[in-house]
Amino acid sequence: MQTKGERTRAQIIERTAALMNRQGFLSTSIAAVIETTGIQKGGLYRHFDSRETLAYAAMDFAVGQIRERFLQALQGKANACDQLLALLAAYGDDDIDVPMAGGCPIMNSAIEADHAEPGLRQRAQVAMAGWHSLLVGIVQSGQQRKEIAADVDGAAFATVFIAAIEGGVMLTQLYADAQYLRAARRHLEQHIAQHLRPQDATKLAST
Amino acid sequence: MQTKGERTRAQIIERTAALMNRQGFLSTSIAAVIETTGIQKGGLYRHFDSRETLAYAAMDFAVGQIRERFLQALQGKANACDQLLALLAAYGDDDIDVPMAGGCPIMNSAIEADHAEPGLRQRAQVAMAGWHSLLVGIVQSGQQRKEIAADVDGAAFATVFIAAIEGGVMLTQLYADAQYLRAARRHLEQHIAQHLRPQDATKLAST
Amino acid sequence: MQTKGERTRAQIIERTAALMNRQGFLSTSIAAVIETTGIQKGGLYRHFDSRETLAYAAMDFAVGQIRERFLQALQGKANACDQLLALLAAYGDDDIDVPMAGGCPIMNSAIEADHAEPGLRQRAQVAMAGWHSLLVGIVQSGQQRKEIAADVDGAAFATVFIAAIEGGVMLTQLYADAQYLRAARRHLEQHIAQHLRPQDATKLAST
Amino acid sequence: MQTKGERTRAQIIERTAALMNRQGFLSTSIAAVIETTGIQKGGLYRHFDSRETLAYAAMDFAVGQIRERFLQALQGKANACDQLLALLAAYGDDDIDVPMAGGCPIMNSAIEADHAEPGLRQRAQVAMAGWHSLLVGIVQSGQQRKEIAADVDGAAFATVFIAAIEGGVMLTQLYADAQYLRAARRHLEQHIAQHLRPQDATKLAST
DNA sequence: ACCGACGGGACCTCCCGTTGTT
DNA sequence: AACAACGGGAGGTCCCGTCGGT
Repeated sequence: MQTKGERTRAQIIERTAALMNRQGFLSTSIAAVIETTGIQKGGLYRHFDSRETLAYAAMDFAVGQIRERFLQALQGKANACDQLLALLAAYGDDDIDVPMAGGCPIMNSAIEADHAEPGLRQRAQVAMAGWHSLLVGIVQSGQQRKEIAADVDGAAFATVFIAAIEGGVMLTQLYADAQYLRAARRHLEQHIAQHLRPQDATKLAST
Repeated sequence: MQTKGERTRAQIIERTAALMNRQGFLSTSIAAVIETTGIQKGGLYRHFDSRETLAYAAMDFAVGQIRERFLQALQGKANACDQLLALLAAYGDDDIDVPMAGGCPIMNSAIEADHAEPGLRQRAQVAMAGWHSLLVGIVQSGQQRKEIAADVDGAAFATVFIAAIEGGVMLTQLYADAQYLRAARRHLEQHIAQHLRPQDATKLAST
Repeated sequence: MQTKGERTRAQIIERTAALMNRQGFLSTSIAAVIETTGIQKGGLYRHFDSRETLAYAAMDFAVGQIRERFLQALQGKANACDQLLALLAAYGDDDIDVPMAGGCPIMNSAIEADHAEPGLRQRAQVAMAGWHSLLVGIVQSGQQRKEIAADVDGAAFATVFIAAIEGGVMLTQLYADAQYLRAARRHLEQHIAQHLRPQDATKLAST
Repeated sequence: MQTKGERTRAQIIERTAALMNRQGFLSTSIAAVIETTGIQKGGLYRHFDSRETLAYAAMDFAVGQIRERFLQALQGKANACDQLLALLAAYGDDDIDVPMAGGCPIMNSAIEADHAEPGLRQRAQVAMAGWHSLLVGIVQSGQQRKEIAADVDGAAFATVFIAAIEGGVMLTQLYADAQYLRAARRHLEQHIAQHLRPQDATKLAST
């Protein structure tokens, strides 16, 4: 059972996360939060010690949202390559159907926190590391199951995967045009098909 | 001959560009500009009508710096693939030897301007379009000279190129570790070697 | 029942009206308002969106104060000439006993707003029109009741009435000497007695 | 012979006087003076020690302009009443044909200087005293020449004269409508005809 | 004699966080 | 638990006056 306060707190975080992912986690003003949540200052400060605290909670929530989406995408996929493709498919084809309005919260906070904001930056590092190690884990498990070629560098692939996706998200945000993210997805899909699957070699050998 | 004011203005822009690329083009305070440039408010407002004006000038300067670096990298390269590789090589192997401290100004401003900052956003769009069309032009010229396979989609390749590089820059900024950008570079280098050069087909055919 | 905020707001307006009527409605600084009201910036901007908004509220209050004084002076006066004389008497004989310190707020704002301040100027026009039409109404009602000669031009008389009073107020302010306003009052009193009352003609005729 | 500097100085004063009479002698910014005169700050401060000094010079010039106009109006008028009527006629019937754009500089500065600006206020007092004593002198000379009734209070009449005119100027400025000043003029003209000329009594007596 | 460049201060506005109130 | 009221401070802009150049 949830108390009234807890429900209010959850609502504040949810709405603020979307707001701050667009306007910046540390640069969004309290006035904007008030306007968005409909809750006055006194109420906000009852739930959060400071604006920074709220920003961190919102950041954590946003990251959790995306992780949730990724984990759901992985449901029922046994093969490593299928898992990777499922993660790519989690980014919809339309610019509306994206995990979170305002782009990737990890990239956003990474760039916002670039100038000496230790708290936010550390959270971005942790979140990004989680994503990276998720990918590395998929590749390594796939290699153990012979679904992925043994000579693939899991860490390097994870980096390329993230980099291309994040870059594509950024371009799609910049032009409000889904084609850029789509091109990055296609590229990764082809790369997975041609350079990760060990079958290619088998096929060639069998010929 | 340059007047004293023009020299001062150029210095302000140069130092402010580096500062704002780290702290944000629109979120950097005047106080920070004063501290960095050593010029007081009165002097600054003689050269720029507003902080926004200065921010745009700094943004333009930063973009120009990078373009300059790219154009220099292209000097003496006749082959399309060599040109693409030279652009990749323009990003140094060390995190110190980068085109601009604070990451790519276009990506930074793209993300910063995401929340309704039409001026900055438009500049980011224009700058990014310039980069994109530069890549498309290289690919198309290469295709005319048979240096690049005819079936390569120039626009899609340019998008992947930019996305991977920008994503790699972001990761390298986030962790202050050049390996991420390096991984993205290597990936693109291999992709160019394996999927852009038309020789691949020849080799297979000759086998 | 009045909330605390409403009481504070009323106090701010009351004290600021007197201050601004002396220092200018638009040229009075916020610092001066703070000093006079004892309320800090944060508190002021809770009640008023901007200094301009406060200035207009103060102007309206000052005008209302004077109208109040006029309406009280008219209480119990049935005859038109008595009403006009009562209005004149509302301006005390001493320079202390004046409707508002700093002179007439309508004239002050009229002159201050002369140089393209549409908001203040419009308020001055409206307030002055109210005063003018009050006088015209008194004259016309008096003419209907045969208390004032039918050939008197009400609008012209109202203009002269206001002009002489305002000029007298200005001179009294300039020299801090009540004699100037007194001279204007005497002049109007005599003019009313000699040129407005219809009895004059009757008396002469009856002689 | 005038040096170049003296000519520049005269031009600055002339243009600034008109500007300041509209925008305020002390509240007009140097930037506005620069824009109006076309002379840069360095040039201005070569001729005037401070903005205040320039303001005083402009004020003196404006007052001098008006006095000049009055003295010209008096040319050739021997009779006191004619002189008074000539002064009234100096205020044109159109709102364009006024002694100075922006209203009477004396009244303007009187109201602007109300809040503790000793320098400007004193100048307004002196200028106004000059005008007042001019009127008193005309009345007294007229009384000596039997052109004006001996029982007229010269000082009181001068006050009423000035008050009505200034009030009329203010109203005409406020509404940009010459009718108000015209009504004040008519009133004074009738007052002069009916209450200043001694012939009235003579005529009545002779009847 | 005039212009251009700069320092420093005043001003308005916004914003954060605390405290009293309901 | 939430709101209303307020203090204090920071940020951006304007503006005055001085000084070096020309």
